[in-house]
Amino acid sequence: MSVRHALLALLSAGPKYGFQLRQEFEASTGDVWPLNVGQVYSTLQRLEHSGQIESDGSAADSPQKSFRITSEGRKELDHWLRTPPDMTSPPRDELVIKVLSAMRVPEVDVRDVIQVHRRYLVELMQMWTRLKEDEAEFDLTLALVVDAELFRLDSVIRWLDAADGRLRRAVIDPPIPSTVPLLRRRIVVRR
Amino acid sequence: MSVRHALLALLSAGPKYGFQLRQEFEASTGDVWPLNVGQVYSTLQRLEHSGQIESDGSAADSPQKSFRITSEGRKELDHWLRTPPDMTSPPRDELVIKVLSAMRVPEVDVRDVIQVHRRYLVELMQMWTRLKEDEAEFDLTLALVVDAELFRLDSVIRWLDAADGRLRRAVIDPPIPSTVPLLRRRIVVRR
DNA sequence: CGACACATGTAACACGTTACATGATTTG
DNA sequence: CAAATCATGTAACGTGTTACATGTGTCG
Repeated sequence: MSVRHALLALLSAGPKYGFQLRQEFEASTGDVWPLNVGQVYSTLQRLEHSGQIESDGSAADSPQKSFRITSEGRKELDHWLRTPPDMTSPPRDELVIKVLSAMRVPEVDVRDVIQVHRRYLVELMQMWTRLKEDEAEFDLTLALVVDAELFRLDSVIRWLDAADGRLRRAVIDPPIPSTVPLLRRRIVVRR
Repeated sequence: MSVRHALLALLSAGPKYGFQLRQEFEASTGDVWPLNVGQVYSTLQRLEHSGQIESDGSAADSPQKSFRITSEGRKELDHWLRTPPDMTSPPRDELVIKVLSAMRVPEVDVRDVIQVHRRYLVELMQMWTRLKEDEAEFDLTLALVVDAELFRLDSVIRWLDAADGRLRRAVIDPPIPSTVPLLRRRIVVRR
């Protein structure tokens, strides 16, 4: 969903064409997030189909086919920017699932899994830190993107440490029987 | 990719059938992440097709169709658990894209966007904290999942604050011209 | 009987990825 | 001229979502 709206945002500054949108998207995210051109074109199709952009017919002879944002599109963009998405049921986190899965597979040691991933994450943090020092000095956009990644990686590492602690403390946790009693109590986060 | 492997992990403890896998998946993630049954069946199809599980033919008359993990499947599971995924180009973060987009849309105030989302995130953190106090006391699995979410939300809030600070400091940042010079320097994180 | 939980599946759609095909224009 | 860049698209595949169709079993 983010590419779709990011393209709308770029188009809100004036008509653009596909190739240009890809370039500006990448530039506007500090060249950290590559964007496949193909996806730009298919996303533009979907945006046109839903009436949020329209083809800028003026360029009949030019090689570029540019699009203009509609008032529908502006409305949608404004709503996206001002409204937090529903996050009451958080996205499934691959690493969390991995650790929880590892807990239930006797052949592997969960704490090993945690440590392998922790080492990799620390390495990544060092790389991003280096990049920040080298290149994000005067590039606000890049600085923001790198900040986000550093904060994120840090939180993952801190979670791994907390998980390791919990697992260390719960040395003799009763192995969960596979035929678990199925009285479902669904956890729902209430506002 | 995580559902696929989580199912493999569940099957590594013995043959299971679709409905049961859904139940155990949800139970094994503290009932925080609901899993659509339909996805279980299609994922099982794909797993069977790639030879990582096989149908447990014994149940010809029973209403359940159970599957058994193959040695191929065990190999894949083991690899997944022990190998960190490539994260040198991080996943596109919707909120980061939103803030970067808002910076370029004159009709909206980026700092407003930041504050609206910040408030929502704080509210979410309170909900998860409440849940943790109420229910995660003796449920290790739930505690791990809630921890992960709390660390994550905290890092996002801290990023928003950092971003707000950067934007406050960069009061007179030259507005990026849409016809930006296209000397592409692609940022690649090197190990 | 009727509602609900159990159980399996399919279809349609959105988004993302990689790869391929096809040309025009620019530049060494 | 050849290679790179610009420019537009399509196809195939993987994953995820929601919704629909179909049937059995159980229990009040």
